[in-house]
Amino acid sequence: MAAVTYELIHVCKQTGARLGKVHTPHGSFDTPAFMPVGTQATVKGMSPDELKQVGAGIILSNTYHLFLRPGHELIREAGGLHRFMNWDRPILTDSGGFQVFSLANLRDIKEEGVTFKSHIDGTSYFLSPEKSIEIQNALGSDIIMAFDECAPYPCDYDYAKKSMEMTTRWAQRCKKLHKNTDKQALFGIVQGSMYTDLRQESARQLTQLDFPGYAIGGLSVGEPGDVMMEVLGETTPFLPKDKPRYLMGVGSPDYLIDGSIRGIDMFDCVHPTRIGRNGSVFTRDGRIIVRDAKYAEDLSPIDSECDCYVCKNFTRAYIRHLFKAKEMLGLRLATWHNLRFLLKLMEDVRQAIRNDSLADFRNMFFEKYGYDTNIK
RNA sequence: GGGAGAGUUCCCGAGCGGCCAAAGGGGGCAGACUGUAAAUCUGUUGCUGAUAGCUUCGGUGGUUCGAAUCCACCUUCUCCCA
Repeated sequence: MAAVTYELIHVCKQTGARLGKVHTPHGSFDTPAFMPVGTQATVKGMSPDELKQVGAGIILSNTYHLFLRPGHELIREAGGLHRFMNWDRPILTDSGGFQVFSLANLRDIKEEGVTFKSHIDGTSYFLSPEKSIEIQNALGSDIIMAFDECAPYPCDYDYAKKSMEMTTRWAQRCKKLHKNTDKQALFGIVQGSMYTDLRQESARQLTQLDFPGYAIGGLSVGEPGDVMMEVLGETTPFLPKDKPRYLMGVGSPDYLIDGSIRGIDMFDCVHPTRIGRNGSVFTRDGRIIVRDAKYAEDLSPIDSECDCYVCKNFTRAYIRHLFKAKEMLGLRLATWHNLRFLLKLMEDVRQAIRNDSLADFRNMFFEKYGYDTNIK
């Protein structure tokens, strides 16, 4: 029995977006889904109970970071990542592939694997497809990711092609080593930079390897939004319809909606938590920087239409005060609201798919938020 | 009463004749953030009709082509001796 299965419930007649459910050993979650990121076995600033309160159905964590600290063996001894961090819903772990990109100045890529210099103390560590799977097996996450190379942007065709082909070979090696497929599902990752033919070839090669789910990586790495959406639109049709599709690293409201329209089922992003910690919050009328002086005496909630704990109990003036005073509750409240905002957005997206009205919803949301509805 | 030292732009604090509207912090203001090296980073912070001009470095008056920087007096504060 496969660890993870995808149940397609409905396809939006207006847009083609998919309403579904992903079933895992730790329960199911509705898709399209947004997954909060908890790199170091914690979504920064949020307790597990609070994450449930905002409606998180699955969260992310990170192989590379947990490998460095506290070490996957400790987490294995603790009974796995779920027990270690006291989160009983699904967890997806990224393979460390993104760190190949984000720690570009601290690593060295070879066919065999990648040597990293720890950002903590400079020690050299080697991460390979096999090592990444070994670590993720120890962590016990429900969905584990193949170790890939997330190429930078811009990237010339030649490099993108070689990188994509190596990512496929790495995916093969991951698959070969990963045994407990009834407890953990291994997803492959489509690469190919912004080149449609490479993306399609990558999708074809990975589909042949028959993974229980497919991710699209290497997007949202600095390219213009319309380029990303174009690449996405030309990639998802080449992925199996009976498996979940995961767009990695994407999480602004417009991309969540437009990604759903292009057939994406899962998203993750540090955006809501990071901008929250840095003083920005989502509202249905657009993003605001709540620490700005103009909110000093604003006694209204962050978003008067929001149903979250923060908006029901605190004002912009108070949250701004917390930021100015460097009080940690400020970061928490902003993070809390931002997560609820995106998770509620996904609830609305799913409802709109069910009603075959996602295009209408998109127009309404974009207009109010201040996005250009004519784009795409 | 005698002696020593110090007063710098919102604050602290560098500067000790021209390259000074004045380092560096802090604070303020604004912006960025998209599989987290991020409670981080960047810009800005005397005034204006602004590739230039004007007014600032306790006060007043000098020296000098030129002073936050040198001199005189005044003033406030700190420390030491009585």
